[in-house]
Amino acid sequence: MLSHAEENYLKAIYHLSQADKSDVSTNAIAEVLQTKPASVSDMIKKLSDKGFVDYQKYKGVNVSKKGRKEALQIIRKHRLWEVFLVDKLHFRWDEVHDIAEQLEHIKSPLLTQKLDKFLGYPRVDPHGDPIPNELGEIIIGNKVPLSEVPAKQKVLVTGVEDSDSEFLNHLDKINIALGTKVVVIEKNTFDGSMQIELPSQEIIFISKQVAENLLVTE
Amino acid sequence: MLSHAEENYLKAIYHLSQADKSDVSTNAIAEVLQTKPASVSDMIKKLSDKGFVDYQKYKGVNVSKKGRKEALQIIRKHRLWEVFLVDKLHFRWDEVHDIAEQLEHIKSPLLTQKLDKFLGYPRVDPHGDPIPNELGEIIIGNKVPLSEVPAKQKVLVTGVEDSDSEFLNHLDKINIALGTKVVVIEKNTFDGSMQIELPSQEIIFISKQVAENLLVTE
DNA sequence: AAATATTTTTAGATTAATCTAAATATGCTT
DNA sequence: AAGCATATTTAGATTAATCTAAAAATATTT
Repeated sequence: MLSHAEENYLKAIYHLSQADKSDVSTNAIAEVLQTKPASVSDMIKKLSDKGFVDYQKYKGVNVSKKGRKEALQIIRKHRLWEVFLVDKLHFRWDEVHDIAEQLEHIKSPLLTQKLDKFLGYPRVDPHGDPIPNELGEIIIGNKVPLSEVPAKQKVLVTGVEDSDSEFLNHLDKINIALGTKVVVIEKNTFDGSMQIELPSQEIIFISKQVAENLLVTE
Repeated sequence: MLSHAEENYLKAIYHLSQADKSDVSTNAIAEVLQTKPASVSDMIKKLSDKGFVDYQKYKGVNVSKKGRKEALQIIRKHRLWEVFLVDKLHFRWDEVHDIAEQLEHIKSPLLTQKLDKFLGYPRVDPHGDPIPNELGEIIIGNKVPLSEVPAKQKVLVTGVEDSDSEFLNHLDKINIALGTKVVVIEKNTFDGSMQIELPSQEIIFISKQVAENLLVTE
């Protein structure tokens, strides 16, 4: 069984490897965990001995198959608890991270399972990030045009229908990129335009044309 | 801020002092925490230095005013989480202790407050034990005859109306004493008799006469 | 009250997680 | 490719929580 510290390192390594799409450096881990590179070296060695990460001295580290599964369980718990905090206890979505950091370490598979059920098997957390399933799989939902998304829903921008540069420039100008999470605030049926909220909290208007060309997930 | 280990010691000392109504011995603490007396001595010294317990070598230990307040906050969280696990996640009351032992260490006063509200400000946990309030006070509910308690409610036997020995003998025979927690299963309106469940899970019948003479709390 | 038994504390060691400082490896620059 | 800068690892120390074994205090028994 992993200690809290080991779990935190594993999660950090997983997240960094997702972001960089490559092996993770000691300094990067030290940075996100607010600790010293020397401590990171020690811990990596331990996680490597236990088979949770693949590691060669000076060459960086990454999660092993076993480590990824473990990391995704922790992330699953983190995101389920975030849903609980926001949906049931009415925290704001920007208040829940630190509490979920604590709750994610609670060890009881049955608890996780029952919590998932209680919450209605949510597929994304309040930040729009997907919740891995019990097997550690992240099911990426189908891409649909933003224009088909009902009001109040939070979605992740995952593609464009029509990728000509004029459209991409426009997205850039209004601060939307792949990976941006937006919330549909209002749909205007008469002209197909929408109001959406950006991660910056800013609410912007977008035309029917834009809404039909933006593909979003969940 | 107290570590998990310190919190567990403090809680154990509080519980033992409640049970014995006297100073708590090193061995007794070691027993309940499944640890060695030497470790207990070390920890007591630390808690004493921090002002959470009153301690004199070889003379036993007890929680200080500050320590009691802290212990009651931990107990409050433990019991609130037990209510959550049973009422919302549908755990059985005998399954929740180990999970609540983990959850009780989550640090966020706001979380505790919102959880309390979400659960409808329960006054007892699923075992019938009272939940301390935010100030660390245990409000003991009024004593009412068992006959007035609605079905499904779990109550604590805290007194008798009529204390003649024949009645007390009868209670003894049916395994009810002060401090016994019972659940009202069914009330029979036509003769005022009831079915109640004992901590042993056994369900027994009691007459109107018994139900009117048994005082219970919450 | 002296001897014995029990409880408690102390002394010294161990493990996990961290640190600082020093050594070593890698990478970048010219 | 040699030298310099940066990144990483190692060595040795520290703190928290635990342990075993021994010493000291308290309690019990005869």
